Amino acid sequence: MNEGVEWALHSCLNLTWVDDGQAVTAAKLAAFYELPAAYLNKQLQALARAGILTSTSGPRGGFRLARRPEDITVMDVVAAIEGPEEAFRCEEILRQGPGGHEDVDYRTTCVISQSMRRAELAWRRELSRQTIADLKATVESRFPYTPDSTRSWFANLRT
Amino acid sequence: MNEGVEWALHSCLNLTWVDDGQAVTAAKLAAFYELPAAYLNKQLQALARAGILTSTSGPRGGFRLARRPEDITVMDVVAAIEGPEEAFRCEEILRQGPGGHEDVDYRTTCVISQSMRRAELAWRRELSRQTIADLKATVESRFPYTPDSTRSWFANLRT
DNA sequence: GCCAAGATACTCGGATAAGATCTGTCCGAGTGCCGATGG
DNA sequence: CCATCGGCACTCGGACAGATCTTATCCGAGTATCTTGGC
Repeated sequence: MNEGVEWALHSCLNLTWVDDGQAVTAAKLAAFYELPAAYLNKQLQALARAGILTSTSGPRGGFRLARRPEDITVMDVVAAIEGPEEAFRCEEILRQGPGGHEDVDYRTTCVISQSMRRAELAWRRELSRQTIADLKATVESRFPYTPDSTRSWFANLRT
Repeated sequence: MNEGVEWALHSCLNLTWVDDGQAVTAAKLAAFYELPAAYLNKQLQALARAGILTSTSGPRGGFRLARRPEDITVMDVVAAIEGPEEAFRCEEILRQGPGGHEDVDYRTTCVISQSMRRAELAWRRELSRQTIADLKATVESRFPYTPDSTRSWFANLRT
């Protein structure tokens, strides 16, 4: 799984703590965790394409959340970075085997494909259950100072 | 996810249908689905290292199941091919952030890491629930002729 | 003092390399089988 | 006829390339801001 998933999730969470309507540049989001700025920018572009963030060019530009945190699931972010296709992609090798038919959809009939798909659905369901707002609430209950310290860090950025 | 996972699962299933004590060569298992023999061999080696198969060199050699199908879970096969480490590997970028501590294990405290881990556990649990014997039973109930036709295919291999 | 036009600095966005992993291939080491050979 | 020994064909196992994806970097297009000049 892409490293960018972790970066994207943390960046989305950080974006929930900046002042509303305030865009944050990829450079600032990257500096927060000392990440390569240009590469993080690439990941944020993917989030923008997926409709999770909105991007603004020019001075005072940057990224901000496109929807409310309650409406962004962890699955949305993962899918935006990793792509929509499943991790296990059934190549339907049964078709090449003896007795394989050309017109059968082995993605649905093959027992192995079904088993893998069932597991992946459980994974997706678990990721869809949690929203960015849930993560935010959990962090705030455990570390109450985080919102203020994060906001102020992005407000007066050092270096 | 590796293509080899699909190959390995199908091969394990096929091995449940050959006569007991009969070793099957990688070449035969590959020919069944028209797969590249040498590469499938590589995957089967991984299964052997994981203790799922036993391998025998020389004439009349090949691979056979090391344990009963009831004792081989789908997760075992996936882990043997993909490796034991998790798909989402938390790099603990919180440590690089402001307020990050050197001696904190963010793999367990970070909310994002927890969320991803929970989803992955659901995936693993689902894969561990199913054994090769379960797959075998399902196939046999849906396609009763499969065991015989598969066994005979491996017995008198054409081409 | 106010407005407008131009220059400017800033930011995203995509095009472009470097590295790592997956996919595929090849040949050598080891092993059991088969036949020849001698008793 | 039987046992033994040597050659041999077969199979796995790991070493060796090619392809694809991930990671990282750089520069150009567009834009809001600021400056400067004119009225």
